[in-house]
Amino acid sequence: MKQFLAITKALSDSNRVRLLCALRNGELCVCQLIELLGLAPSTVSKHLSILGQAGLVESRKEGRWVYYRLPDHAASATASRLTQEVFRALKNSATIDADDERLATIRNTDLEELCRKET
Amino acid sequence: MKQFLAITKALSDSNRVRLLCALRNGELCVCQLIELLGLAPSTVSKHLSILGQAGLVESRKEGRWVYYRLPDHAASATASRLTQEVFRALKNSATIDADDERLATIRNTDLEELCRKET
DNA sequence: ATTATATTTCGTTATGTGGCGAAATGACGA
DNA sequence: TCGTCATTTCGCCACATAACGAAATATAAT
Repeated sequence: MKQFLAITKALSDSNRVRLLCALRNGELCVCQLIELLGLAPSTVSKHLSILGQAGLVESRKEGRWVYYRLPDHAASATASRLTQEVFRALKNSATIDADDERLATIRNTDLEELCRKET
Repeated sequence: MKQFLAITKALSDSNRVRLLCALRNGELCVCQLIELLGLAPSTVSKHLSILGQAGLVESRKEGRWVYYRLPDHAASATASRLTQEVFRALKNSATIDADDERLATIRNTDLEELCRKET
């Protein structure tokens, strides 16, 4: 029950849902996710931490950057099933569509350049 | 997105999840749900209202009593799918098992008697 | 070594939410 | 009609949570 609530609580915030959806087409660097949401780095980091606690995302560190992704082989079957339901439910979401558009640009921008822009 | 969040928010509280699970074996009167959770009537009513807003439960009035149930023909496909995931995820939950035990008794108790006991 | 940079952690603040009791609502029974 | 009872609505309080900026951490570059 506790673990299940960690997942539903993680999914009950629009910014976290947007983060999850953003990752459905492959891993992204934190600075790319910051750019997407337009929130303070500390805020985005907290959201990612909550998603991680729930087992909805994983991360790997590469140099200065940290990349987040959906778990490869579902550590939690419940998490992975609910994640799929999120994607299905938001298939026609204007918010997610708009994010996908912006992500196309963000994915094509050099990380060095993207991070500099934030400052 | 807004409707989706209404559902995940509704599912992010343990008492509401317990209510939802309690209804998976058939409709129940509010006073039976109050007895199950052991919370104030106003609190339980609020929880049921939140579940209702999310489309996770429906209600019907019969005399003095109000009965809640899972929606018959899923008004919201997302709601009904997520509800099934809740049941699946909590198949081995100690909390829900205990509730089921208590519900067996509660369902066998006369409503008049049950309501009187609360006072 | 020192500086710069990406991310996280911490402390603070404003808002949201769960809980209760009291009052309002609506339906039954005398 | 009047009172009783089940449920809901309202107002309040305690606590959780999302947001930020500042400080801490860790890595790369000079």
